[in-house]
Amino acid sequence: MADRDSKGAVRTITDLARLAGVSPGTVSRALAGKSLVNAKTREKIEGLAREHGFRPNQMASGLRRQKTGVIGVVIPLGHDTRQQISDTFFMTLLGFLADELTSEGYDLMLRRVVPGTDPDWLDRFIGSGMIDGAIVIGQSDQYDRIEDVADGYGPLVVWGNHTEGQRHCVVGTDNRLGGRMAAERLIAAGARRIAFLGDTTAIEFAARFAGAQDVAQRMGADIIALPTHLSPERAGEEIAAHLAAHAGVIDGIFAATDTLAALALTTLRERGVAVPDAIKLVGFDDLPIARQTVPPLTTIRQDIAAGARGLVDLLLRRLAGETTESLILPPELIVRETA
Amino acid sequence: MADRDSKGAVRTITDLARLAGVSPGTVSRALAGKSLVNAKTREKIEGLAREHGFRPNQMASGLRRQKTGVIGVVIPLGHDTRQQISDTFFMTLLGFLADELTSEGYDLMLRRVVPGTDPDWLDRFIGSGMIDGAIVIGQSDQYDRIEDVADGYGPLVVWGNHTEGQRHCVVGTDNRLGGRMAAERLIAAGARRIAFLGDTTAIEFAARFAGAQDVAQRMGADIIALPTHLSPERAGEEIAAHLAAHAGVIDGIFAATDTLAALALTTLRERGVAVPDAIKLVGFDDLPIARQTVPPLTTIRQDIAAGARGLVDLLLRRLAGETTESLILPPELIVRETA
DNA sequence: ATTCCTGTTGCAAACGTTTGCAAGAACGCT
DNA sequence: AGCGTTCTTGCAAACGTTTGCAACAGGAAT
Repeated sequence: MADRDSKGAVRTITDLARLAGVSPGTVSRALAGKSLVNAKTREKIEGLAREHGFRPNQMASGLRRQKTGVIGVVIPLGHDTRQQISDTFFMTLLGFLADELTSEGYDLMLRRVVPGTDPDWLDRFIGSGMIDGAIVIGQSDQYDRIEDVADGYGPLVVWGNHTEGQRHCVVGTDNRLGGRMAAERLIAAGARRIAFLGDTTAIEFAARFAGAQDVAQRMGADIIALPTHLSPERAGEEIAAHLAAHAGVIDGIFAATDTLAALALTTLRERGVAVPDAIKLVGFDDLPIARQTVPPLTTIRQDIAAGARGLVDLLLRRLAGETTESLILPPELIVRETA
Repeated sequence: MADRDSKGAVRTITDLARLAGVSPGTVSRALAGKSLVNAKTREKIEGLAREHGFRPNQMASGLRRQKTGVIGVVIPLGHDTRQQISDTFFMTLLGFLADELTSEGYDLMLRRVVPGTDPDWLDRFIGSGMIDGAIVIGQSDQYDRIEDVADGYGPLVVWGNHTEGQRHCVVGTDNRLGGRMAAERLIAAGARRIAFLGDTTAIEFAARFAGAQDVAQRMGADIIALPTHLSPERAGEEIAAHLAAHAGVIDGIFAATDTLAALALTTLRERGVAVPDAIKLVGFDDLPIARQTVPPLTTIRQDIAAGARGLVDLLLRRLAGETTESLILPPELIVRETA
């Protein structure tokens, strides 16, 4: 139907106007569904448009209207360059974001940046003129830079951790509370010497650790942080080394992520350590994998779908000129069999 | 540094030109690194640009140059509307694609479409003028439509299955061969009555099943297809039902996906069926989860990173005007402990 | 001094839409 | 017939870049 072959391909609104015997302006109005165009002309134009498979050029439209209908989504790869972008959690969030944005009529432009090599990443993206607003997935170690930019640019929402008095609008789980819940569970299950697996230079993880510390201190338990990268390749070895080094002394593990928890679980099995009998284990996220490990993971659930909805909702409101508060989602303890 | 505050914000190339005391054209040439501009003028312009945090508007540039620097990535959600976009395999592929495209200087525009409700999805995306080329992730049940479009549009590459005489350029694993390898392994391990778990209306899965059939027939084993959706929620029940219905008669399972295999594994455990003693199991993909199940999955590996590289490489060549052949990647049998 | 380069610059016309403004048409009213 | 409405439409100026063409300057060669 869309005649790619016939002599005069209809590429522009002007072509279509000539065909319909009207002016480009009228075609534009007809296609945009404005009320100021006669019903019959509109029908004719729409018919021709359909017949020739015509689609208005979004670049031109964007330029003229000074809005693009595109939302930028950035994943800053702060510490763990290689991993993050295929991290299950972020990817799932991205999937939900795509759904939400699509159903609001926006397109999604995905950009992966390495802040180390490009300190200007956020300004560059925002200033490109290609996007109406931006969502940053994960603060990584770029908290300060985001703060800087947020002052001068409205339509920006960030997934991550909320800190007292911060200026950028964030959506995220209450990580500190989540950390508390994890530690409480571990201690209730009998653990007294707890290890935290994760990279505490990432602000979200630091908050989870801090929460666990709160509780440990209050309940008279020990807790130490064992720095662990996120990417399975590196994490595997690191966890093995940690567990070997602390064999026998640890009786509880709080993993910053279900992925790490699952890794710890297999490592423990290899070492012949019984979970939860010898060591209790709690993860974080409640990814699908949490249900599939043996035994299934006790974990702290983040509501990813709600997070995506919140991000998009807040961004749209900011796009409309509102000023919005951050949105902190409650974590939820999911008790399965590892603690 | 980027003076958002000072009276005259520098938003356009014309602003910058006025500041530098030259014409907009010269600024454009300077910033584009063309050779026809005097070294001193260039320096001055670049300095001012940096100082004011100026970035040329990509919409305008795109409109004028008739190219956008953006590659569209579409995921058609054919059968299993809800799932696919958070499917681990696709998401991982997407991650690698983002990496590859970024390092080639392209941006990535992600679009999720439901072909059922929008039969025009591919034309619409391509015709939008927003993208220089498109990558389709997964043929889903849209094979014919893709074929139609591919005739008239060059810069299009698809991830999926290759069929004899097809007209669109595809990158993908040799699914049929993968299916053969899986069946061979199952039969070598002693299985004779094999069940295939997956949705054979999806062309990739159909090919995997066909490969397995080839081998089963040749080696005198039985194989039946048990239709199973991809999304864990639905698949869980379906698998449970399948296994209950065929209890005792099946001694081998070929799962179309590691996710399904993992699900089958937990279901089998719940039913008290020993793997691999009573039932052999082979998955497909070699996702991270394959390593983490108990026992770890024997599976057919797809090289996702190579796939992404291939997709981008071919697309770039087509963008440059070459005509390219499809790229079929070899699957690899990874023997672990389930078969 | 004239001519012919070469290297830099400015001018202005695109790219394909959208939209304020004004003009025209059609109609009803007095 | 004249006037005022209400709908439709066309005109042309934007939006911010890029780029072919022409112009100009400063030398070098004659």
